Amino acid sequence: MTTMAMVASLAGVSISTVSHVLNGTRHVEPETREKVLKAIEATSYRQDAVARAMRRSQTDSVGLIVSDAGEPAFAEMVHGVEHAVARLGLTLLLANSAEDPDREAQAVEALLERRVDGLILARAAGSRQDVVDGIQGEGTPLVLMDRLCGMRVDQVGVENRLPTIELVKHLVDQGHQRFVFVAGDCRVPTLRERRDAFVEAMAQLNLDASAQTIIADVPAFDVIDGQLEQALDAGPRPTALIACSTVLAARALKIVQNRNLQLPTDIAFATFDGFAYSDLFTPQLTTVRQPAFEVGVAAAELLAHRLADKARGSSPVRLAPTTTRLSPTIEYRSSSGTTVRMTPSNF
Amino acid sequence: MTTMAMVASLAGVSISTVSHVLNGTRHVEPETREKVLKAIEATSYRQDAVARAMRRSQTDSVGLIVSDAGEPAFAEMVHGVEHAVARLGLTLLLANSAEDPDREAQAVEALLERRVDGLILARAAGSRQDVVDGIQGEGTPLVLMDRLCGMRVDQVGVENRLPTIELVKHLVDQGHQRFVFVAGDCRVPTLRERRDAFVEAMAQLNLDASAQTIIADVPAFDVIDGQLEQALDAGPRPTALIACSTVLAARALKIVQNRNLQLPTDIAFATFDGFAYSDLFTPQLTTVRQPAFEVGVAAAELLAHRLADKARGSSPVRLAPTTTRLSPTIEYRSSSGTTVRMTPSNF
DNA sequence: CTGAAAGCGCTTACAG
DNA sequence: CTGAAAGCGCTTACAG
Repeated sequence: MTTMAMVASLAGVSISTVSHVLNGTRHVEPETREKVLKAIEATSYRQDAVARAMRRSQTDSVGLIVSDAGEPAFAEMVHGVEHAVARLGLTLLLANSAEDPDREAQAVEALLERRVDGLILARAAGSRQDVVDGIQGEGTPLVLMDRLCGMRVDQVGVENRLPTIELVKHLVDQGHQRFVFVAGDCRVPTLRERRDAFVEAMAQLNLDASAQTIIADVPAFDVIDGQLEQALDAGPRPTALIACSTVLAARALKIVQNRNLQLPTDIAFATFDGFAYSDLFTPQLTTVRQPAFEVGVAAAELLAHRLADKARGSSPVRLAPTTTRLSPTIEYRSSSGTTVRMTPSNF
Repeated sequence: MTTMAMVASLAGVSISTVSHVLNGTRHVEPETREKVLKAIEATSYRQDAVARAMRRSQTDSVGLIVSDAGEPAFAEMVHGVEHAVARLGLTLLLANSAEDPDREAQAVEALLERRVDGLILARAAGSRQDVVDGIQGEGTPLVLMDRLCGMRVDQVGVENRLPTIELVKHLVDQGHQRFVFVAGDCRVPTLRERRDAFVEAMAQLNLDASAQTIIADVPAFDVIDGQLEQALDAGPRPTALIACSTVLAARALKIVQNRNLQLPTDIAFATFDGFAYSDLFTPQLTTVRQPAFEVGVAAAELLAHRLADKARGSSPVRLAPTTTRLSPTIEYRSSSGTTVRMTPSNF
């Protein structure tokens, strides 16, 4: 491996000069710069970003920890972060906590050891409060992604309250009064927000709360399945089902299929997040579509913004943390009623 | 930020000793190690991986460049690589070439500057030959993933020939003689291999090659669409359609739908790679399912193996490059005929 | 059993 | 306009 010293000696200049032509950081006579460039070419020199990072105490890299790399929505967010980060000339270090707080803590630790300039974090379901404090205490800029919280942190996610209420109204307009609302693990903020919005919608619309089945705060999928099956089999059957994530929708659809219930005649159906290429398949599912790629892009850009502020070091006052929520689009399709309309709403 | 020097002075020992207790690299008296540990705790010291990497000329990181982060199959592979790499105690640097050879070259350059210990590369469609040579010339261990080639390199991908032939036989068994085979951009090795296998199958089965429509070597999706529409509308219509990737399948299905053709009665349908949660939807699609996650895991493990060999530095002879092909599973479903069977085959 | 010191490959004041 | 030198935070022979 060739070093700057080798380039310098070949070009007959000092290593300061080589460094300066490489980084364009001070004027160098065209003639000498030419010699340096030639020497770089001849030795096929490549700058050592590790040594550079060490000297500058800046790695030009950001860490991203997602809670569930298997979920298509998170894959899209990773894609968005990668896209934005590359455009900004930064490198992305990727880790996956697999919804495990311990692995999350380890990943944070590993990335901080690697001295990433900043961190984007989609927190695991049982994520410990103190990981956020720890990162901030370190002075490393942090952006929370998708899994938001009430703390004073920069965060980027989606709007959940308004779309949920709109979705419920849509179903009530179709005459539905009895819902099963499958929220799953409400330690996940996104799911909790959707559940809360559902409860709020019930109140707003003067619907009988006791007639609703809300499956929430349940950790294991098979328990959720059981509760859903029971809700569908017992008493007066609910006429509308809302699933709060892609996985939940998939499991719910399977259960519905097993019972030979037709959508939307036997039961109306809507889901959050939804499936890829969903317009190709029957039944067409009404979906609250999350702009996942854009969430990733926005998270990366917000982080980059903080990094720039920090590097400039101008403002003595800490900037106030920002919470950004992007708006989902509700794709109305046949699974939630006979009227098929398709209006992106603005929240 | 606290450094080893600060820990050392607080503990009243040398920095060598601190380093050695941290890395367990030589015996330290229990009593002194206790003091060191206490000092580390008190200062909440965190090792600086950048400085460590620089000194050791080893970063304990690997770079991954995928050609199309939007494709679900690649998202799965990324997931697999991340999983394996984390288990091995390495960090993953992720980049996306977006099927653009220039961006691919830039990404390689950026990762080599960062001194990754090794590189996993799913090459872009028009990938230049010399990127592989360049990396190998550098002495950086390299594993090609999914997009394989004929060079002497370590590579991990999927078996394409045998499954393709088996799929075609299955369709011929159902009585099909006229195919449209949508291969797309055959600069992509995976697609080219599937196309070649189709041609081979035609010969093996003594089918009239001139009765087949092969859409291949076409760069733009709209041109592919046009050729497919023409094939479906003109002359005696093909009775079976095979799409070589998820995107191609999605576009083909749309065209089929637009013409109100029913699967499998009007035309039989099968696809490679396929859709997530595909068992939930009608029509159920016969799919040659790629073990994408496992491909990622295998690529990472092969790379780790090479890194270990290199670190040991034992063998004076270079180990011969390995090509691993994992076997897809063919999911036979109703879209390719009335007989629904579901047999994972072994190739 | 432990410490002093060289050195990894850069950047960046400091001099001239 | 350019160079000599300090130093970023570690690891690792080398001594004792």
